[in-house]
Amino acid sequence: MPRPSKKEHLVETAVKLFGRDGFHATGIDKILQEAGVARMTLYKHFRSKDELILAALRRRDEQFRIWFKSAIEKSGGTPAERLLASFDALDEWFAGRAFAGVPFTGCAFINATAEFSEANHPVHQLAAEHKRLILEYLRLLASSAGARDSDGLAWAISLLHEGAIVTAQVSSDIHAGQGAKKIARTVMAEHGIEVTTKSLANEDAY
Amino acid sequence: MPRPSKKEHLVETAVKLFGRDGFHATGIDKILQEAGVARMTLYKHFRSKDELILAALRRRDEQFRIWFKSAIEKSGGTPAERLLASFDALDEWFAGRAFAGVPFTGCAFINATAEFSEANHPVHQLAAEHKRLILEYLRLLASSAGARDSDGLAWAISLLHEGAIVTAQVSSDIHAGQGAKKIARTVMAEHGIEVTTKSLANEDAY
DNA sequence: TATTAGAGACTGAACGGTCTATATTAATTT
DNA sequence: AAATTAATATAGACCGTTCAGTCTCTAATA
Repeated sequence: MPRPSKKEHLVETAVKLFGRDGFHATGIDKILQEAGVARMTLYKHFRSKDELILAALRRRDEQFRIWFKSAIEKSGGTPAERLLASFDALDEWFAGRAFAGVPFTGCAFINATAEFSEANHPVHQLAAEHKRLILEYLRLLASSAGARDSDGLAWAISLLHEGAIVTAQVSSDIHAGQGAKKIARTVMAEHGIEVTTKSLANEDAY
Repeated sequence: MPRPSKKEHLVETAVKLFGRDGFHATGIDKILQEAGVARMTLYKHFRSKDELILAALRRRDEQFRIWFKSAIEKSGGTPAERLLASFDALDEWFAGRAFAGVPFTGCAFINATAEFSEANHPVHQLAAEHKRLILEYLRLLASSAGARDSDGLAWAISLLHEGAIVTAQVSSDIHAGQGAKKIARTVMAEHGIEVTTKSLANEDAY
């Protein structure tokens, strides 16, 4: 059991290659070669390619949610401002500044459902769970921001996220997050949350 | 050259299988078998699998845009109402009622960019073009609806579409369109377009 | 009779997955 | 502490299958 765990490195490499080239187009051999790991090492840790895919997506879920939350929280504003800051985080991601040296290739979980369309496939379900976890976080922010209908607001913000991600991906629009942010501001106002552009206001939202 | 063109049937079958199982996961053999067509017939009409993919996506683009526009226009309202009706059309699609007997498996073009992430790959570019064409149509509606910033409104509606599509796909949310529609109403109001729920109003938008 | 279209065998490469032989490590025994 | 044994991780050859794509031979049409 070497210190820089081979298993970990394998999963990390899988995340990168699956993200870049897709799941079906990425062969076991390519991952093995890129990771500098032997075949049996993979099958010692994973039953099949599908299980490696699942492991890679679990790793990605963890990695992404940690980054996303920290990117939002380092903005340091009120919960309402953080909801808006989430769109700035997206643009950082789109520009390739979120995950060191790894260009933006869309959301791994949206991409996963594209390749595994059956809703009860484990991969598809994992993707749905990832989105659910993010929605939960947004719900917390919306609630803290004092939204009347925090479920509805969180759902709306989430939908705007998805829209921005897909627009950035398909149409190479690096600034889709800023466009979505403007819409988010309008939606938040509708939910009784006004955020002035340069604000220290809304302190009563706490 | 038989009357029910083999080439046409091949492309139609490809659209179906690529849509259901993805591009890389769908082998030539499966398409051939499903279409009841011989190998050489395919390579008589297409240089490679990639060209069949492109042909299938072109067919899908045509098919989808025709359906989408007609679904919107048969709602028969004002341009502003049609912008909103687009979300009802999406929900019809999500529920599997748009394309006879073919269950919803997400947008073929979003799915395509998931498998072909390189922005200058012909498949990716075709997907971008498809989105551009839909955006153009929305721009026309937004303009007819009397939007102050028709470009901005069309872009926002498009982003809401993408968000609804992805939410329906990943989270099996058949009613994502209705949620997006509510947001659209708010955004339209912000653009100076009010549409009452049961309206024959806004006739001056013409 | 000339031309074209179709069926199926065939190709080399790549697929996911297995097997075995060899290092490497850890534990046990002197 | 050293030597030996036991256990495990690794490398790379190997398996049958499937991949995209080609070739040839036959059947149908003009």
